[in-house]
Amino acid sequence: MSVISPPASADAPVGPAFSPLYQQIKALMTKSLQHAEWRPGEAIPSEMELAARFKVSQGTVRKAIDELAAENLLVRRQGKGTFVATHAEEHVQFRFLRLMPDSGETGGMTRRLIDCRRQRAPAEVARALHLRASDPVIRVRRVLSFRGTPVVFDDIWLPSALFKGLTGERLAAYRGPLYGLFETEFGVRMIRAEEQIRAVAAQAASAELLALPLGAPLLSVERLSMTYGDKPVELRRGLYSTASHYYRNDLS
Amino acid sequence: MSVISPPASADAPVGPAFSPLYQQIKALMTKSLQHAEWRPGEAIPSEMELAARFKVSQGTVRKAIDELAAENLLVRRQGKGTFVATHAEEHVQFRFLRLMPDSGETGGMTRRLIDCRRQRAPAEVARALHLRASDPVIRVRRVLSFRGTPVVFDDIWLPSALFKGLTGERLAAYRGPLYGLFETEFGVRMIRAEEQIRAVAAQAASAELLALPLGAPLLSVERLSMTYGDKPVELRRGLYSTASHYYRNDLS
DNA sequence: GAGTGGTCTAGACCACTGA
DNA sequence: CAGTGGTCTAGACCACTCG
Repeated sequence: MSVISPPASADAPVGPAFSPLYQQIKALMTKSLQHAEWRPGEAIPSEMELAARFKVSQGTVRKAIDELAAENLLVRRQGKGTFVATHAEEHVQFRFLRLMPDSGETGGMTRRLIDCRRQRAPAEVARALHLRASDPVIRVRRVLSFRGTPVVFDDIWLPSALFKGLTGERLAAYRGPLYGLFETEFGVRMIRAEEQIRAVAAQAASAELLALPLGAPLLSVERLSMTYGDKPVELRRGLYSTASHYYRNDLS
Repeated sequence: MSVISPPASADAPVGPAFSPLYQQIKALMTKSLQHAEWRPGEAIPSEMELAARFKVSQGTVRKAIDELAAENLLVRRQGKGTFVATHAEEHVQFRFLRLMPDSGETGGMTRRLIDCRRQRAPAEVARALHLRASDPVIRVRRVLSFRGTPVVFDDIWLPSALFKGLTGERLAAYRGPLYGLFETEFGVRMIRAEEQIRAVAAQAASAELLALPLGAPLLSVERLSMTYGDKPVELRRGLYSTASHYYRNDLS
């Protein structure tokens, strides 16, 4: 493969208009992921095969895979192959939910579904999810408990168009991380997310669900999750009780 | 250079005992950084020079530099060279202080020093900083304001041994990020940090300093900062008012 | 042992910077 | 223009996994 030349447009000769080969390979591979040619959990072709397919050296394919692995889209396993990352296995609760118990003891998180209903998107939700105002959305509310004491109250908004057939029954029945269900049942894979964190006082509803006094300080975590192409596909507002847990963040 | 063989110890033959060449180069380069052979802001030797020094190919040096750059210890600039990262320049307020105004308008952060005193480390502080209980520490308190309204109340603990001669006057006089001063005046460079975030209610002192009512919800951000070798060198407890700001975090 | 990813080399050429 | 980092190649060999 040779580097694609910049478009021979006559009157717009500007722009960077140079992208290294491995970036082009990376883009092609991203498409294969996006179009589900390679599915979560499966192995992608070996580096040699890909090099042959793209008519490129192994080193160039490697560099493309390196970046995709750094973005958590692929996982390399020496001696076995390169695999499409999946939320279905990774019992790593702490990639997206960064709440840690003070005690350090992990595990023991249980879920309780409050409700799951269809409604029209409020203006703010529509804007965040790039929908038209009052487009149909699914709203899920639930409580996460750690060893019996409620810790998180989640209020989740999903575009109905992407999650057709999602019901409270299916949510209640599913074991494992929510993003695993989205991935296996609806083909929607969460790639990255942005969170905005604030401190707020518990209102009547949240205080009751979290078994806290009115006005107790809570962490408000607003998360916008994106799939391929930075397309927003979930808006979530979590209220975290930090009486015996903390939100952990590593700066580097 | 050849790969260092595992130690020929007779009775302890175990362990992974294999580290690729570029990792060994990386370790050597880290020492050069740590021992200030290469100083913040300066250029390190070119890849070719380093390859010659270490008797290794350019590609191997590159891979070592790649990792150091990914860890924000080095900064590559095509056509110019590779430079030691520095806090003194980077007016990137948002690598460590991840507070964003709702309005999106950046800049305009002003500092007010409350006090700077020497005292003995409380047990909790000593533990976090790997000091002996009641070792001498410097305690700095300050308020950050955005366009006139106070937003952050910081309570900072530093080991006296590392920051000899740090006074309120020098703090008040210094322009630029605190970590820039630590780096240029004391040779202590912050590499990474861990934060524990909680929601708390404003107490008398913090309420007054942040001009908020008693009991107002605040973000409590406890940060432990590390220098080379993951050695903790700063413990900081910040109280953030999130009335018109939010703590931003990217998950990926 | 065959197949995978991981390391290392040597050399060519390209893109960018600054004198 | 010379010097820097950035890309790409072709080939050799190593470490790991699994049948």
